[in-house]
Amino acid sequence: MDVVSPELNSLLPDEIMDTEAMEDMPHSQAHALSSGVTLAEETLITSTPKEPALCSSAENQVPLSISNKSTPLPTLKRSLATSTATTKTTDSVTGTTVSTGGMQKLSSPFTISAANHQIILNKVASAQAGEAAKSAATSHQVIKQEGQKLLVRTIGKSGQPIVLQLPPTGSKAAVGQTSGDLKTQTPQFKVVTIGGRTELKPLVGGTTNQMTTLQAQQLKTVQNIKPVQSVAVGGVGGSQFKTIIPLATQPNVQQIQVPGSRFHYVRLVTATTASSTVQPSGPSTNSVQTAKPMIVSAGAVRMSVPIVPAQSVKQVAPKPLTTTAQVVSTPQTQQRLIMPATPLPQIQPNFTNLPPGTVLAPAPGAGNVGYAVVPAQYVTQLQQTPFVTLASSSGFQASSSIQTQARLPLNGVSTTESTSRPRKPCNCTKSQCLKLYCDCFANGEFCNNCNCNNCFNNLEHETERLKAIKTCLDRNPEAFKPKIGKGKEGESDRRHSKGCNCKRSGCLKNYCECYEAKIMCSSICKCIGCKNFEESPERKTLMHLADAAEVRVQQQTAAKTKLSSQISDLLMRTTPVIPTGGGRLPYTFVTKEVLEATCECLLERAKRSEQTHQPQAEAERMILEEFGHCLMRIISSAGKAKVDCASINC
DNA sequence: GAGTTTGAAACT
DNA sequence: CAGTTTCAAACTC
Repeated sequence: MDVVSPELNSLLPDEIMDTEAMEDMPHSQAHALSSGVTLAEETLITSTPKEPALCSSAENQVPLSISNKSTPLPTLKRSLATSTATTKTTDSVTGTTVSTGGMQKLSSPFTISAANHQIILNKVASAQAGEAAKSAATSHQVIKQEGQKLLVRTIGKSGQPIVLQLPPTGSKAAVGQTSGDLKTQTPQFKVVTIGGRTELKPLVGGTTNQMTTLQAQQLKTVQNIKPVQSVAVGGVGGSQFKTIIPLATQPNVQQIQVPGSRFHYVRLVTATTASSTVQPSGPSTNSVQTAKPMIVSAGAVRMSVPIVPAQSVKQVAPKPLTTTAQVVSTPQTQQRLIMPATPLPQIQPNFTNLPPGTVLAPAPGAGNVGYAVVPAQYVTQLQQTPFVTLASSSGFQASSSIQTQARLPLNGVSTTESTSRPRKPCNCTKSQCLKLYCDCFANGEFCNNCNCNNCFNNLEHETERLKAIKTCLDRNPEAFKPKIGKGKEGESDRRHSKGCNCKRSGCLKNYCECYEAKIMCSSICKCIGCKNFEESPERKTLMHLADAAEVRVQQQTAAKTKLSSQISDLLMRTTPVIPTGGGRLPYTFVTKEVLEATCECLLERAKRSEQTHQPQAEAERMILEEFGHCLMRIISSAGKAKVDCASINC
């Protein structure tokens, strides 16, 4: 089973799983989060090549070691890290490493038992585990699948079980005690919440399968929103972080809003549906079938919830039988764990410094690809143009249903303000649009309708683009962060994060990044001869001139529009009388050109009045007089035309 | 539109 | 980190 390109995985932004904000969260809150965490349809997990995840048959367990790096684990993940080694079955195998996509790894080997429907998450030592180890002795995580339910039970502080709803397995793994549950299929959750609080916490403890009324309603609500998938990423409790993602559509495109980032992410996941790929037991017979979706309630393992059509398995680049990827899935569900067959990347960029769109789509020659992360702007582009590259190279289809969303405030600046402006096309010729010289690239955008030559800033050159992003980040981890941020605490003004270095422009031309951003230079600027400060007379003059020019343009535009509207309205309502014939003129004589010419005349008259400093009353009189002349000419022309027309019997 | 100026980014 | 080169945008004519 093809899964996630490791290189691409490695570039996934931390924000997707950034739960630092949750680190300080009370345990109970963390629990609330955990209960809402992922599990939706699929949970994406990648594995290292050396220790492949083992295919889980009905009788076998799949031990998975989730390694944890220094990044604090979020909620569930964190709790996983604190769990003690647990062995639930005798035939468990250990040692398989499953990383969570490069950016976050859990160090908790856990065992998945399809036979008894348990996933046992074992703790391994990790950097963070030290502190957690104190409570480890009393805490462990068991993800237990009871028929349709996947129970994540935390035995520790709260002891609250977390039930992750899963569809019935349908396989022979169904044990007696859960057979009843199988008949009453519970719906799948489609709400994925990572980092955000969710009230969706249907607790179905091991001793009770009852849900409160509220929980039932919540669950129902979730069912009702099935057509879309709501993904909350990062942050705590903000619905602002939610993204509505169309579900069950062909494109397999998920849009993810990363808080604090200007980027929207679209994750494209190619995976198999359970029904088409499930291998209840026995050896695999072909490469495609080898990839077995496996339901793993990985919780916060990764904010990757593939939405996969049934046919997509055929579109995935098949892996040979020797592949290490193992995807096991229960039937009749789209929930699965997707583990990569490819090695995890060695590079671990700082994901807090988000690259300008990390595309994990199968770029030509890029090898296995599981999903794509693209900048928000490209989401919009996707709406407008066919997703040709993806569609052609991976079988993905263009999505016309991807929803853009309101953007989050960025550094105190309305993103609407900062991003809604029409982007200027770049004109790069030598940089291939893969260096920060290119505004598109620097802004995390794909080139679109640009005038650049030899452009690599597109999905077709994703490999190169990713490399360039990494290079930039290596050079400057903050390369893709906005340059205009907020000033020091207490300062309301924005300021350039690095300051400018102007020498000749006096910081009063657009060469200066501060001036261009309409902010004043600050103490961190190294400019020479700066005139871009509050009291600068040159700056004030410039500002006044600019303001005056802008006002004039606005006034002229408004006046033109108003006049045009009034004339149009007047001419439409009053059907002029033809002086010669007495008949009525058809409206067709009042063409757009006639209207525009009339407006021009009136504006010219107004301008002349202004130049000669005439009083307003006089100016108005002149304009009205001009308007009368215009009308007369129109009527005259119309009458003449009608006579001419009649004479030729038209 | 061509040529020049400018300063950020990239390179050494 | 400093000096130099490269680059593309801003600007001028």
